[in-house]
Amino acid sequence: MYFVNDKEFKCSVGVTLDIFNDKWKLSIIWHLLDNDKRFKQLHEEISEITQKTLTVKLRELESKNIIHREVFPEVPPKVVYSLTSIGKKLRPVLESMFNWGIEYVQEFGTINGESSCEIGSFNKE
Amino acid sequence: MYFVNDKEFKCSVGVTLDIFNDKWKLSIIWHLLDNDKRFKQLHEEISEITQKTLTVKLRELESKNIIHREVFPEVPPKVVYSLTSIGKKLRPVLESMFNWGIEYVQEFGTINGESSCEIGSFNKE
DNA sequence: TCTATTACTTACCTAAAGTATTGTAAGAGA
DNA sequence: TCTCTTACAATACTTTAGGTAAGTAATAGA
Repeated sequence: MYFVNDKEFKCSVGVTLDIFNDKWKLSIIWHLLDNDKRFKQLHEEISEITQKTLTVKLRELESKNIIHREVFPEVPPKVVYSLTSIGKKLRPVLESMFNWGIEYVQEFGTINGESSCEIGSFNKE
Repeated sequence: MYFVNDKEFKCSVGVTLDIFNDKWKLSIIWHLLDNDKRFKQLHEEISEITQKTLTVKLRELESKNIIHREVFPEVPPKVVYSLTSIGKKLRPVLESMFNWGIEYVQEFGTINGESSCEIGSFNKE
């Protein structure tokens, strides 16, 4: 039996699924894998997310120790988000999702030209 | 660029995240990894999900060719759900989530006795 | 003075998910 | 004959996650 913040889990996969039980958190992690990013960069790269939801989700990830938030006291404001050490360990999760996506498209979708992304290659730890 | 059912994706990870963008689908996959299951079994094992939501999510997964639904014309009724070949290929995704969960608990949670689950060992393909 | 910049906050609204209850077929047992 | 069972489907209602749109602070530059 596992306990995380008063919640009880029979299985470690439940711990992970409970954290990433929403629409956006894993996308945010994916975009932080290759580089630390400012709020605006993340918002541009994950263009479909709204500002409000991005703010909420970043705070949730911070409170769960998965990302780190650094504020630079400048004007205009500058806030940089980065993965913590446990956050960086999510790389295999995203990598396997990346690979599965390719297989799924090969069977049920179509590919048109080059894909404009790759598995981030920095911060490998 | 990838296309799946009229949707456009820059990256294969987006394809995966778009399918599993809710609270329950990956849990269902997890419980189907070791064995095919009947509706009632799934409902008992994923006890927090409601009947209605389980029905809806199973239909969504079926329509995306990730699970297969087989109806046996018996009384009382019997319906068995199983992973398709692309569904079975989600194993590495769940395995990496399983492993990450253990690491997360080691850092930010507590472990009490034995965990009552393990990575399913059947149907490996 | 006016506009641009960044990282938010606030108020309101909509859609997805959850709760609760009822209905169905068809055989088994009382 | 009547009730119980399984595996759902269907309906109505409530809750919550996420979306829309506007506002704010503080400074730099035109």
